[in-house]
Amino acid sequence: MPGRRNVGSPWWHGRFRGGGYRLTVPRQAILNVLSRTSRHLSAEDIYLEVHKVHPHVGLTTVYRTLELLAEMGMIFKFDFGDGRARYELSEGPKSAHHHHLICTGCRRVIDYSGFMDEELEFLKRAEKGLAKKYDFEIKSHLIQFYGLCDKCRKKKAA
Amino acid sequence: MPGRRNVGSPWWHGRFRGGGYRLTVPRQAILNVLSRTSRHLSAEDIYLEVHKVHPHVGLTTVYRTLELLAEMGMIFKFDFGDGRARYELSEGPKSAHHHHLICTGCRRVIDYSGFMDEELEFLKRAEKGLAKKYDFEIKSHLIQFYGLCDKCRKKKAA
DNA sequence: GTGTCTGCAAAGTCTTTGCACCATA
DNA sequence: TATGGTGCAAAGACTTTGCAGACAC
Repeated sequence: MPGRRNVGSPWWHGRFRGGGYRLTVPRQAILNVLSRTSRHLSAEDIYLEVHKVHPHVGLTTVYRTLELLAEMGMIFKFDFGDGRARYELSEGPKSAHHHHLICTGCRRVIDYSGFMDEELEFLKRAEKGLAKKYDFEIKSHLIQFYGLCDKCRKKKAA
Repeated sequence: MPGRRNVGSPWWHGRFRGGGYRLTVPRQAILNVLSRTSRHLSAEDIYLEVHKVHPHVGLTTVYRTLELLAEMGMIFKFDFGDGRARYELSEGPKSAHHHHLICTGCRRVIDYSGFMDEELEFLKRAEKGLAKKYDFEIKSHLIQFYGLCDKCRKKKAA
């Protein structure tokens, strides 16, 4: 039944037990917020959203949880150059593998997920080669493109 | 005469005049530091280095200059996840096109420049497709790999 | 019950801004 | 000399830490 989640027992429950971590109310709330959006939320964005339902949850807990989730590999942390970190769930229905296209003029961020065949081919070779050459175990990668969107290009030309 | 720079008139002199900028002592000093290293320097690293020769140059000027240089496209600004930005000259003899391999265990950063043929092919297609699909003018890209180096992998296993 | 987790407040770090003076072109 | 650049100090913004009380398992 695609599009419908098992509300009583989200897919992430098991992840915590395994690592000796506890699945608390704030952690569930934060994961819920992340799993329901496709935007690029900052820690404060998440805090404000969680705060609507759980006013007692503090910003500190949000930061601590995000750090934990990133360490567990459940979320990715991004830097789009505006001085605050952004977070995205690394898996789940809203999180199909994608990358970011960032406008250096207005800081708009576009998600894209095309060209994945070529990318996969390139990454597979690169990761294999890097692992061997530097004795590294590659866990993930980051690809971002920077440029000017149509509006900023026109603004600049004017 | 490779390896030897024209000290009296570095390659970047002309870049400033064109933009209406002035080539001042602090700016030259900062570019000199960047052009002589292959390390990933933070603003403070650069400040300390410049300070050895020009003790009157302040950290503020370093930040302002780095911002300008990044805007001019002469340097790249990186985030390796340790809370401070790192800077690298985008061109010049020490700056052959490369990417970074980051150990999430010890934060060590390795430069690599292999697999460039596959990469170029992938990037060419991606940039062309993205430009068309989103009406973006792609200026640059960022590729980073994350993983565990041999030492951190052994440490973790122990 | 025990070890983890949380909230609050305070501190820490990197980076930016205001302003008067200085220097390049 | 006119405009852009600089240094210092202070402020700003995001993130982390200390600690006592609370909670999941």
